Amino acid sequence: MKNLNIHIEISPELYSKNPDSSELGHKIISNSIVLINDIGYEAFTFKKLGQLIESPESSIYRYFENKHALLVYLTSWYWTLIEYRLVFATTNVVSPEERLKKSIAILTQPILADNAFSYVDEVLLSKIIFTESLKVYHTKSVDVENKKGCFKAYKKVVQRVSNLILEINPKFKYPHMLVTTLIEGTHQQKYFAEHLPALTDVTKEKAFISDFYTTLIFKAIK
Amino acid sequence: MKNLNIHIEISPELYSKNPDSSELGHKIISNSIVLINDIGYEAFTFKKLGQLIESPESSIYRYFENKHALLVYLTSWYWTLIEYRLVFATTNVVSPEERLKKSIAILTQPILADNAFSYVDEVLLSKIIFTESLKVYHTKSVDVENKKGCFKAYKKVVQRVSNLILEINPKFKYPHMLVTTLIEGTHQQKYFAEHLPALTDVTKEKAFISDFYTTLIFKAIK
DNA sequence: GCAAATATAATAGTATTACTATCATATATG
DNA sequence: CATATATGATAGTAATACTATTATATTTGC
Repeated sequence: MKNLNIHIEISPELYSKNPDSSELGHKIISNSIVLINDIGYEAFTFKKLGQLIESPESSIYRYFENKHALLVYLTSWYWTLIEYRLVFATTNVVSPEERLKKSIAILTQPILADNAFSYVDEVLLSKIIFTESLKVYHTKSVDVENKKGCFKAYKKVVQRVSNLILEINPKFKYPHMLVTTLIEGTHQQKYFAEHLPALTDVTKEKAFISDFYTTLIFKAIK
Repeated sequence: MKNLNIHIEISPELYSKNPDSSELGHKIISNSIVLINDIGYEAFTFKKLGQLIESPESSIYRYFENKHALLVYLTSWYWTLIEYRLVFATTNVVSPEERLKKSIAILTQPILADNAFSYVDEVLLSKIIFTESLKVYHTKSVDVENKKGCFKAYKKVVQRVSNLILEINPKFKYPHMLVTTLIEGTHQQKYFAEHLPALTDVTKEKAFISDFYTTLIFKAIK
């Protein structure tokens, strides 16, 4: 995976003007990732981003209708990347249990090293997804956006891991629920560990969330 | 529980002026529940609430600093109610497995009938919690609010069910994670079933979320 | 029964957000 | 070199999330 420099393409419904088609577009994407990480999605505005990249906010609006559309774009980018990682980590692995284990690892651990060939900082992007991704589909406009295909990349990842589960136990009835419980639960628990430790079981070892969900899933599909 | 008409008291840190101390306060609480259900938390404003109850928004600000403080109050009210329900459902039940089962049922099913003795519509409130509760602690101010005790009621519920799990299996390492995975997962899956069915496993039976998590938890603690 | 305290109403005002619109200028393309 | 396209500079608007002020009720304490 590293240094492979894959190119991620995002479907045209997710932007007004393709940010991957100009330098300003690249600046918008890379700096928005930095800024959202810095001040959080709520405080993030196109005005502040414009000041950071020294362009008027009106220019940013040419690429994205609003900051929510930008977050949807970033999320889609992330899940497309995760799918590449899943494919890469599981090809040529014979045992489906082993493939599931590796997939769970990818879904439960934030990205730690950037491939450094793209204008997208994958480490920072992964952090954003862990803390902000809930806000992508918790809006009044979910249904409209869902029809537009905004969540396709996420759905594909869920489907892929669900298929893996069914390969191990074809009779298991709730593969999708199990996978989304894993993904969303991981994000949630990481947040709790940082802010509301009484709601989780924090230990010194960092991998405890990953461990918890790996065990949970294998017990569930048995 | 029904017709018991318990009185729920909320700690003074959660409001500027106690809404349970005046008629206007009661109107603010009951109508905010209706309005948030109608238009969603994002679109909800004190101005609109003021128009609904025919009072100026400045009067509402005397009770709550902002709409987030109001949501925190409502959430705290809900979890205090849930704790009463948990206690009520499990007293005099000898088997800890049976008590856990009943507790899971309470946590995974929305409230269906109001006790009708309070100015709080519990059915509507339960709906709000299922769809909006994430927004209560996903803010920049979590840490401050956590110190103020805004999430005490939720934590108490989690602790109570965690203790039940430890009663069944004292060696289980992640009781809190399991309980919050259950609670938050339930809310999430219900949302997915309504808006993003590809992320869940929808069937005709309504109880499938409750079934899924009940089985999951008992398998996990074995 | 009346003064004092308190609660609410009525109104106005401010900074920020989330945009939209217009026009000028720079750059690329054919 | 003319034209198209992208960006910059600037202005403006409606809504949101408040704060402040003053007036008018209502309660309460004596």
